[in-house]
Amino acid sequence: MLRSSPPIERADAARNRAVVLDAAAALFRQHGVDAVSMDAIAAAAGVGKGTLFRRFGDKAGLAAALLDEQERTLQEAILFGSAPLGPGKPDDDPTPRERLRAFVVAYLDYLLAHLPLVRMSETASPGARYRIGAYRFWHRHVSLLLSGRDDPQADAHILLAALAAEHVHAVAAELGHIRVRRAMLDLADALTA
Amino acid sequence: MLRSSPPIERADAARNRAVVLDAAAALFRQHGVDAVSMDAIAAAAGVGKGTLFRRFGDKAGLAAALLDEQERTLQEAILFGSAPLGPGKPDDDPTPRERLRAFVVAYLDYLLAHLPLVRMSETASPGARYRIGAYRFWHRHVSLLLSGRDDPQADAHILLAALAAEHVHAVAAELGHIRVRRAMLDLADALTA
DNA sequence: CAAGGAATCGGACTATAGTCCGGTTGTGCC
DNA sequence: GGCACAACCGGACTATAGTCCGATTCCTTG
Repeated sequence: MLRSSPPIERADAARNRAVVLDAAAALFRQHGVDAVSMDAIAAAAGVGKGTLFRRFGDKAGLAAALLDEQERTLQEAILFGSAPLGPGKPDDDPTPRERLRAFVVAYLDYLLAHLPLVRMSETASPGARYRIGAYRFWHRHVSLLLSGRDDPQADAHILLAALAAEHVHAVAAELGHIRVRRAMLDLADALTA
Repeated sequence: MLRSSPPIERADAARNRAVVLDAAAALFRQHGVDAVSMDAIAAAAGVGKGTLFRRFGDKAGLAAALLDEQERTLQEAILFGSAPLGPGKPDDDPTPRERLRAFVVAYLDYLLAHLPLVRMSETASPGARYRIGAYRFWHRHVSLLLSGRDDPQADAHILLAALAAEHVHAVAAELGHIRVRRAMLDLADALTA
């Protein structure tokens, strides 16, 4: 198979990336995300620390890389999937309120299923959450659904603030995720009144 | 002046606390909160690191101690001050909506005036924000104002999520604090509909 | 005022995130 | 197939948060 002139990634780099991600996933499963150091991951993967940080930037980047696949799945369901999460077909397009409610439920499912990892990707370095591309995606989507309001962008930020991993982690521990979900759905309704 | 039998704090401890807080405030003003290490503060104050961490727990605790006075001022204005921020007198008691709007404005003023310090106190260690007593105070106050809703506690957490230093920092940088304030007031109205 | 005990002090120590750069390895071109 | 160069590798290095415990200082009691 022919390759175009600038091959995206060298063979050894690709191999190492896979090895590192596997090792990190195994260690995280076994000991918990917070208890695993970058040194431990490098050692388990059989690579140097420099390799780790060059490929993934920092611990948040490593967590984001591990989440990448699941995140894309959700994003594609939003862009191209069936209603109410996706846009639906011409003859049964869901209302913004229905889509926003579906987004809240789907995002909370995703978040709660991978809470330690998402939390790490958002809090490892200050401001990490707002820099990564995923946040931009969620914000754009919610903004579009809120286009009937005075300031859809500001309102979207507010809704996403309540979906921050740190926040959901703390509040769900106190109230349980059922009350968190119900309150978020109330908010979605209030914003699409 | 006579002292009661267990004197709250030893003389040297009190002296050191004051010296440390002064040194920290000066260094923060001069170099910015993020650029000052705990070692530097200890050296400037002329005390050892152990003293710093024993008295203040961690960097978040030190930031919280520096904010303490301003925080208490705001809390007292809420509890005992005049309407609409405070409860007001029997003949002119403000509505919950008016009080919530006043709280949002007052809290944003406080937050924006001390953003780096509050941000440090909330993000230095994961979950720090939800452990400190101040959060409990704000949450209790907002919960009471939202007592007309299905789940005032959950709703109060949502409103406070949008007032997290990290979030306001990122969003205000993008949209400006005027739009942040307006959107927060809209939310306060929506929750007291 | 002296002594005993408890709270405090402080700096050496550990753990961990993230940086740097000389050496190595893979890739495209001749 | 070999060569030149860029990309990559890895471990030693730095910086910083936070811990620990022997030495010191303060307060109380007789």
